[in-house]
Amino acid sequence: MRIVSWNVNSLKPRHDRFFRFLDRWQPDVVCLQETKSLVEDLPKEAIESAGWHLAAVGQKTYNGVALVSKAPIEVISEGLDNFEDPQARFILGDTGGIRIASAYIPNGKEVGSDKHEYKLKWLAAMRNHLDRLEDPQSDLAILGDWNCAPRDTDAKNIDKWRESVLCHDSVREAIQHVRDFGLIDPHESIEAEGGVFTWWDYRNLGFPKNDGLRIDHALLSESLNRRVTQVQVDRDERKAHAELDIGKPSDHAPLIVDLED
DNA sequence: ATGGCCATCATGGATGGA
Repeated sequence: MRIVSWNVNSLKPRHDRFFRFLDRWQPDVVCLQETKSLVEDLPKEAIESAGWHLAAVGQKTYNGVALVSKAPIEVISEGLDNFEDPQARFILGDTGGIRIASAYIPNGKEVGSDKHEYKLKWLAAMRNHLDRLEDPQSDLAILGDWNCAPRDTDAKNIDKWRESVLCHDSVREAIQHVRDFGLIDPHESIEAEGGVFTWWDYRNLGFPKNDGLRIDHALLSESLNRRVTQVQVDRDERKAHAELDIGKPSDHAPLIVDLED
């Protein structure tokens, strides 16, 4: 089983790349973030014609998450339990025999800002949601853009980011609290030394210099983590590929996790 | 060898992203 997390930075300008990705990788489930689209404006028919199902929450301009799966999807939660949130950042469903979420954790902008506070509250609400409604002994996966580089080696230039809201201790602790529910990041053992990134700034030659961060993670319950055979980052998808006429890349590359069936 | 912001809403330029 192949599951994917990809922040597309709006699906509309990524349309051709997204369908090319489905064709190239044949994923069982793709968790999309930042679709920046109302659900009714997503290319549902094209996704279904290609052989996948779609479940999504959305809004105009900002946020928006989706599950795209080879198997039918039963939606379990749209948003976090007991947390009033006008922003479309979480969808959880059952598909292909596992329970899987696509999550877009708030960026937080600046340490000490209102958005930083919202980020911490959002992560606390995710832990509450899991405590109330989910079972760490089940086959559970939460994939997404966590807007956090958990280890210093998850940034090319940690000195540049150490005090940022992506590396701040408060955020790392909030992420750890979610993990302490019983979720494991297989990428951290497979790439134990770090230096593997999923996001590169559009500015200042971020990608050519590999000046990146690892902020997209697949967190798995223990039973799913035991089945992991491979974790990959599709860096090719971050390239411009001007000759292919498929549009510009997202600033995030897809994260691909393979599980034994 | 990947290349010097991008997407949105709107039509100029602000806002958010990370």
